[in-house]
Amino acid sequence: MYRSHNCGELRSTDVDSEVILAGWAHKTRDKGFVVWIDLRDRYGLTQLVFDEERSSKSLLDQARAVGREFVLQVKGKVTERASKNPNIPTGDVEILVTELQVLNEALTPPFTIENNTDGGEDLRMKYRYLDIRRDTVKENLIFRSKVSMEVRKYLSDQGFIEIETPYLIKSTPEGARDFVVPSRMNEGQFYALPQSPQTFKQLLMVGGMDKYFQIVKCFRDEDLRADRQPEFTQIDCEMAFVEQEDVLNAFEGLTKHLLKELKGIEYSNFPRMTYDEAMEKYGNDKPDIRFGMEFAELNEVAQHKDFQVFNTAEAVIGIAVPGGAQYTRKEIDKLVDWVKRPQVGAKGMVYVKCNEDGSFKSSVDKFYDQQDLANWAKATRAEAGDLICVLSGERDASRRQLSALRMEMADRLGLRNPEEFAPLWVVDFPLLELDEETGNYHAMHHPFTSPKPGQLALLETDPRAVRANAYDLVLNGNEIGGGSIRIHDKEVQATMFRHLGFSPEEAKEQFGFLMNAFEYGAPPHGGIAFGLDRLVAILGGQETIRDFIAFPKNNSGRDVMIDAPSAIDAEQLKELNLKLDMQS
RNA sequence: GGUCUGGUAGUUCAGUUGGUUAGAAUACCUGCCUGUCACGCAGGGGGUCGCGGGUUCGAGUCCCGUCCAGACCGCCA
Repeated sequence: MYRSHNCGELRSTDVDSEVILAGWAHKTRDKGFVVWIDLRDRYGLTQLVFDEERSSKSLLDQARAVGREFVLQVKGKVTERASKNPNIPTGDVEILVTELQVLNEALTPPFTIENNTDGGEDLRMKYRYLDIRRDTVKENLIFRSKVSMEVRKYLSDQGFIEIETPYLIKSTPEGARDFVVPSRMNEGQFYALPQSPQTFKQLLMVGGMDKYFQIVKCFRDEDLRADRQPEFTQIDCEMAFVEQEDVLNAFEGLTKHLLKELKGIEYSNFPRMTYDEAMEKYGNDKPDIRFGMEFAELNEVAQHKDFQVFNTAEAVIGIAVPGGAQYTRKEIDKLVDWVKRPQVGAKGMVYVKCNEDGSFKSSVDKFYDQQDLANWAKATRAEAGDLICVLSGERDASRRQLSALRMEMADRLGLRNPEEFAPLWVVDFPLLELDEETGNYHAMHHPFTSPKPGQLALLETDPRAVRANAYDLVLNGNEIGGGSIRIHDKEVQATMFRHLGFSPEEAKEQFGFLMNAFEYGAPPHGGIAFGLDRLVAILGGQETIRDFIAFPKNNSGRDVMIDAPSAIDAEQLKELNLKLDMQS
């Protein structure tokens, strides 16, 4: 037997018990006459004690030779501490060790195994197995497991069945880049790893499995971000014989269950907002509604004066930043520089200070009198002490820029409390999106998304105006889930493919299997997929998903621990009938 | 593909207008310490300043290139 107890469970009620513990030597404190070792495992810390009175000389020497992170097994007696430590659950007791065995020695770790480690990101990733010993990462992984378990519990109780779909599938040009896998048995041909199990879950609906879910890895070969990994996990769900309302209710239920079980927060109904409204009020299809600063379009009150910048702009949009009037000229100049950075891309910013005495001081006083500025204040709902920030130009671009400013100001003002949760359904997304480069339309969600009832004809005349039965669940400014009611009619699906620029032959070549299935009685169906990594990180109150993934990739898509990706040897290439062309 | 920031001791960082032998904290090693728990005290070892080139009497510091890391834009149906 390696252990009778774990390192987190012994209390003063266990005093005098003979126990066996095993774990890692977290820290040694050698006080001369007495040596303490904190023994650590997943469950906690327990203090081991060796002293000159009660321990043999050889045992004491043995204890002194223990280095950080040695793996130890000890036998001993639980004793009451002479001086207790109220900071840890096991702080009332310690183990008077009678036998110490070093199960394994360890090199000195390159960083400290503590909550506030001295290790940088890079190093922690290289030695991720040491990083995982730290409470913070460990707790995140345990939290993730709890979320997964609650998802399975809830959906299973609701009659959903978890079904695995294949990872080696067919590459399609729509959407993100595929990761591809060469097939040895099929010379010159490749599998693709799924970007999502989308078509398979639809085929499961045709197969009659009317409530499906799967916690599943998905793969996209695109550039990474703090909240984006090349392989990530989705909670993928699909239901048959449902309308949008049914899907929203079902998964609002799941989200409420998670918020209740994991955060102890009970929610009434989630608010809903159309895509158009979200863009108008927040310039963003995933607005963070934990705080205000809603947009106000100022065209009416700001145009037709002598300020040409505004007069020639498609849109003039402002927000009121709470308490911003006290910013100095220098601070505001820095803000203007911030919005002019290439990442934001505004050409400039007009501001209005709403002074406490009711007067206004703006950067465009030359063109606007106090009454004009009062109108701006009214439109943006600015109060005395606020700073109105106004951007102008092409409408979509201005909205995007002002949205970035809104988020930045909220961050600076501390309005994004990670322990506050503001869910929001965004509905009625556009069906299609224009690709600026090619001039082609592509599906905003995916090509299987159905248009709103009665809008099919509009597809011919004004494709951009068509709205879809598509919805996102937004939490604190993050898209945590998205889905749609799918097309189940083969004629409609064929029309969609045509508008997406697929010839009938191409559509058949790439999605023939789905079109065929639709010939055999496809039920009306729809679903949703949640990004588990992101959901877990947000529920855990953090922005970056990497510490909720046991072995994440770095910014360049590399696993620095195992050093992947890597070259493969000539023999493997030959077997796969592949030749590398590294010229370019 | 692009923008920005960074790379100096095992680690996290400081390093002034270019100027003597590159510092701090922590970790590590040695010794001391009668109750520690961020233990304390004394001492010690530890540096290709990412790499390559250039400017200069002299480069951690300035310039060019390059690699690596991070954040973001593009991209992510």
